[in-house]
Order: sequence, then structure tokens, then C-alpha cells
Amino acid sequence: MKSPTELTEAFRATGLKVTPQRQLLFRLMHGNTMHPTAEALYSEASAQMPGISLRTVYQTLTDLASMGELRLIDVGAGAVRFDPNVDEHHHVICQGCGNVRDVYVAGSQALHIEGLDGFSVDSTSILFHGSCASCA
Amino acid sequence: MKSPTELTEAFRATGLKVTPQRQLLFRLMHGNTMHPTAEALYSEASAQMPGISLRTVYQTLTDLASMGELRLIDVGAGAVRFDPNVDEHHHVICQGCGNVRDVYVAGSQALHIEGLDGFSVDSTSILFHGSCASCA
DNA sequence: TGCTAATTAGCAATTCATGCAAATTAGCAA
DNA sequence: TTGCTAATTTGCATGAATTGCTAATTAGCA
Repeated sequence: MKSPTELTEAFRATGLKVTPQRQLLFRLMHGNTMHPTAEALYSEASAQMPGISLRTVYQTLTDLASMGELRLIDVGAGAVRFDPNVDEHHHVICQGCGNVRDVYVAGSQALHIEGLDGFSVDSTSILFHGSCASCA
Repeated sequence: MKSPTELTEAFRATGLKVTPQRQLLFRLMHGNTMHPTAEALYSEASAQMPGISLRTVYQTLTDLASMGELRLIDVGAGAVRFDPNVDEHHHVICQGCGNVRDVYVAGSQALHIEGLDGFSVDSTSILFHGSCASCA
């Protein structure tokens, strides 16, 4: 994800407005490695801006996602999570604490797939389930 | 997933009852490669047994899943899908029609992961997104 | 045939997310 | 600086998927 300053420019350039709510969310997501859900981010945002609505959080996150600044990740645990890391990477999830971490997988492009005739693959998501050091 | 007959034995052996509803669902899921959602299976089941409840479908599916006879797969499209194929395999999903197919991935065990200190991996799910032959 | 624990059905409740409309406001132009 | 207007924010209603709960039913055994 771009920096808050760059996002501000990018938004204005597209005719989108840069509100205090959006600026706050830019800052909260930039460099964030927690893979927060909308609700989690809403809590953090509310601490700094009481009265901000959950609806706005959802709105801004999906806007950022459709601009390609965020990736949506679904670890099958109810709520979708948001990841400002848009590099080619994958995720590990700890069954214990539910924490999600980014991982870089060597050779994932070279996976050889059997059994698809005529199917063309656009993207691949790999999810590793297991236990983190503290939960093991 | 075991055959309906084998499941009947397995259920009785565990003290679980084999009701007509369960037998129907055993039959509908056995060898099913459609990756149906609970709702989809409920439709099929209702055709053969009017009055069966969606609640029972969910119940039986999650029972089978916790017995290891079914795998739950979440392709991030709202509803969870159920897969009677419990072999080591992965999935492709067509963004066009939403159909899900099983794929066997050569070398998926050998994926080299960077960046996890102390994390132990129990299982891996790979999801390929793309377009099937008819949707391309 | 009868007993009893397991199961079913159906409705309420919950969670996550989106639709909608009125009030507000950012950003531009004068 | 002021005013205009379209974009945005809110908050509430709505929707989809799933689980909780409980009374009525039933499978499986003695």
C-alpha cells in the first residue's frame, strides 16, 4: 500500500476526497502487519476518532482494495481481513491464537497442476494452517 | 468419504443413529464432485425428501466433517462448501461461473516457506483463481 | 413392545457485510 | 473568503450464512 501522503495525492487525482476519516485509516493501515478485520480497525480508529462509523471503515477499506492498495484475505474465520502488503506472498494462520502472518513461498509459481483442461489461472492463494511458537 | 453403507456402520458403531435424513445425505454426498454449499444440498435433498430441514443438513454435514469424512472448503464466496474428497488435494475456482474443481498439485509438499520462526504447519490449502474453459 | 437417548424441525439469534437516504463536508471556482 | 456541488459520512435497515435452543419425534436396543 502506498504511504498516506501518496494515497492523498492518488485520491485527489481520481476526484476522490481526502477526509479526516480516510487519512486516519490510511495511517492505521500503512505498514500494518496485523491483518486486521474491519471491526478490529474500527476499534483502533474509534480510539483516535470517536464517532467514526463502522460503515465508513468498510467503505474506505473496500475502496482501497478496489484501487489495488489492499488485499482482502479470507482465512475462513468469519470476517475478512485486510492486508496492505500487495506483494506476491501468502499466509500462515495459527489455529491457537488466530494470528495471521505473511510468508513468502519459494517456488509457488512453479506449482504443477494436474487435472485442469482449459482452465487458466490468474492468481494463487496459499494458506498454511498450524501453530505459532507461543501456541505450540 | 466412505460409502453410505460404511458410514451407516461407522455411525452405529459410535452410538449415532442412522436416520432416513442422514442416509439421504450420505447418498447425495458420496462421490459428489460439485462442492455443494449447504443450501445447494438442501435443495437436492428437499426434492427427494420434502420437509427435511436446512438445519439437519448443516448438522449432518458438520458431523461428517468432524468425523473426517468431509472437508470444508471456503473459497471466499459467502457460503462454505463441502467436499467428500479427503485426499491431499487443492481447488481451482472459476471467477466466471463460480464452479470449484479438485486439483492435484505436484510438489505442494515441497514448498519452501520463508519467514516463520517456530511456526509448525499442519496443513496447507491452495486455491487457484481463474477462468474455466467455457467462461474464458 | 417399550424405553431412552439421539435426532429433527423450526424458529430465534448472531455475525459479517451491504443498501439506502438524509445530513455533512472537501475541494474547486469566483 | 465565500459559496456551490458532488462526494462522503452516518446510522439504521436489510440480507446472507450459520448456529443456538427446545419441544416433538424416532432409531436402536432390551
